[in-house]
Amino acid sequence: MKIGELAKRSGLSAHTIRYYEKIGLLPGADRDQSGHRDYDASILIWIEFLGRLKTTGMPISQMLRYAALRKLGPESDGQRQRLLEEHRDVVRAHVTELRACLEVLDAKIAGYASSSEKQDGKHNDGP
Amino acid sequence: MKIGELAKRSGLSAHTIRYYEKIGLLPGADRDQSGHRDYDASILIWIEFLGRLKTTGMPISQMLRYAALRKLGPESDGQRQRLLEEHRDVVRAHVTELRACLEVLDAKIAGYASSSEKQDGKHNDGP
DNA sequence: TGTTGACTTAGAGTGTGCTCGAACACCTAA
DNA sequence: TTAGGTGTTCGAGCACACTCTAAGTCAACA
Repeated sequence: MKIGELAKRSGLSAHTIRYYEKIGLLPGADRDQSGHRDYDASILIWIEFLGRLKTTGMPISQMLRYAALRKLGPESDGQRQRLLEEHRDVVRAHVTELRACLEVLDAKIAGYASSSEKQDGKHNDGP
Repeated sequence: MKIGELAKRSGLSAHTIRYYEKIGLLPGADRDQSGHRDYDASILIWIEFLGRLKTTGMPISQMLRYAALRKLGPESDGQRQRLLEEHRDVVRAHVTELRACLEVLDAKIAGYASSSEKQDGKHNDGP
């Protein structure tokens, strides 16, 4: 698969795929006879996993650490496990924070809703 | 309260407070006789709310829209309500996404844990 | 055979959200 | 009265994660 198709299938742009390769997030791709990158479909699994890490707010620097450990093979399993566990804890904490924020938002929205419903001219002076 | 104390109490830096004022996220502060900003404690409530919006990933551009509506007074209640409702939906969707990612992370971590526990030399070749 | 379209590289540019520096003003305590 | 601490403005600089440009190569098709 060439970079254009991988772009389509992964949702990343070809530019981004080259950028990820340049910084080490994606392994250097095989090349065909004309020097074009030629990808194996298995790269999609890795890209999808990177997407999960990205969605959960992991910075590229940390993804790079994970990618580097992966290159070391099974010896680095323990370190990778720890890295993911730490990240999971961060994500869990973030979800908890978001839920608290959602409650604040709900309350705020309810305030707007009730003041419009009652049409009592009560000002909503808070934030 | 001067900017330094507000910085301490809000958790923002004085630089950031001036920046927020410059872009319109904070109202222009009153000044004391020597031209220094002099804040009322009520600003802390607004800053805290901005923090919630920020935590939930709202871009500054959208916070500015909300801040601008707020300046219009109660006439804009409906628009502010809609803005917050839309944002709430985005945040809810994001939480759902994060929970799906957490499941993937958990599965991955469990994979590492089981392969180290069994010491079966089984490689973890996935992402 | 020429043109189209996808690819290549290196490097510059962009958007977001701060963060810092320089140079100066002002109050307070020693 | 002088030193320190806190404040002021304006503008530059930075970190992150892309995103785009320019100039060129290559294979396939009309």
